[in-house]
Amino acid sequence: MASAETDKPNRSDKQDRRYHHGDLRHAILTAALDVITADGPAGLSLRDLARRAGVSHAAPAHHFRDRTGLLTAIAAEGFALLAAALNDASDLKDAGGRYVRFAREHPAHFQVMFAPGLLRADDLELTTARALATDALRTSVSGVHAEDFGIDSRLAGVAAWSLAHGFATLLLGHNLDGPVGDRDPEEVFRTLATTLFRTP
Amino acid sequence: MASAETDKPNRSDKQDRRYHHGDLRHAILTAALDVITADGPAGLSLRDLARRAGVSHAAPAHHFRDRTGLLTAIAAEGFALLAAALNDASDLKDAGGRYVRFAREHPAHFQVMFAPGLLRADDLELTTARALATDALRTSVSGVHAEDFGIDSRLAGVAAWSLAHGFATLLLGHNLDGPVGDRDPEEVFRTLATTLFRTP
DNA sequence: CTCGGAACTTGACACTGACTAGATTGCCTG
DNA sequence: CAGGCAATCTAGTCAGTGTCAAGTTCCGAG
Repeated sequence: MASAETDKPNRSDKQDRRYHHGDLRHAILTAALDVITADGPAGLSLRDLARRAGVSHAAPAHHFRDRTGLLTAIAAEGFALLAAALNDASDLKDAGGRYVRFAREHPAHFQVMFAPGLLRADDLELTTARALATDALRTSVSGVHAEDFGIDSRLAGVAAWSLAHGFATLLLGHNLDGPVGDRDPEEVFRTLATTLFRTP
Repeated sequence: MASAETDKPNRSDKQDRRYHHGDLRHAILTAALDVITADGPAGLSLRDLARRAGVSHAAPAHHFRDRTGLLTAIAAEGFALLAAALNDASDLKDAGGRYVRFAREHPAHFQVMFAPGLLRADDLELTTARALATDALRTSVSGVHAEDFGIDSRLAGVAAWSLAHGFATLLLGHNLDGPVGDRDPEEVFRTLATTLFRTP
């Protein structure tokens, strides 16, 4: 009850609720990631995030226009993180391993990044971040000598991306719990990639 | 104004609105598939589906308990369709091709099937249908001589499933529009699968 | 014929996203 | 050291949604 020092007594039902949260944008982003990791993007509610941050229900809208805006920001951040993770990959299977690791370390980002229906497709920050990540992917693939496989290099890239993306997606959906068991998923993936992408 | 023959005048604001729709469950399912195909599962509203069927807002709940129930039913139907599509696949790359074709022909089902956060995981109909599809997948993979690749057959199955699933997912998300161009995606996939899964 | 249960309606409640106007704050300029 | 201004946050409102409980209509078995 006895509030020690009501520096500004606008409302102290939460311990130190100042008018300006300080870093609301960041607080909401991380809270959103928690919720998405637990319940998926469907369970996300701006009002709930506001409550968690101890802030009024309309406050989030000032940082992210809408729900779609919030998810778009998360996706953009995800693509930036992915690009960074892929940046200095040594070779193809290393890049794939990093892709899988990224999905495991940032499951919320990963889900949102590939849920186009939830995003504002024409958002500038999003499209540039995505382009950056795509570039990183492309350079990772450029090391593979596609002619060894009898297909052009773009198709080799599609194959590699499909393999990594499918593995990561199925993994996050707990569809590989049986086969992978308690081995390190990233290691399992490297084995697969090495086997499939060895030169004939 | 002059309603021709008010066979049962409960309400004739729609031409022939009878009290019993006749096949509401089916009508709602197909309408839901349309909506999901267009806007994704996020854009799905039970009330909207009810309106489309010309039925009161709470009617859908009688056939599918809730929104989750509806999506679960769609997922179960999807796994059954997938199992049927995979049933008489001749070999591995044929199965993969069928997997990709299934995703293209039933995009709504495919999306919902792999969105665990939206489904009732313990639903009986769903789990049995999924088991059926998993079996069909497993038998498709059993033809590959895994020892040729130096990995055990379960891992070969994981590799094949990952490749097909990743390709299908990226395709539906329009992430492969560039590389695939206007070629038949299914054919492109068969090329990839043949290349990666050839015996050394 | 009737009567029981299935199919659907009606009404209500709590919750959500979105929008608006206004209050508060802290910083930056002069 | 003011004082103003823009960013930040509050408060109130509206339409739309899922879900529940209680009615109404209809069909078909007995």
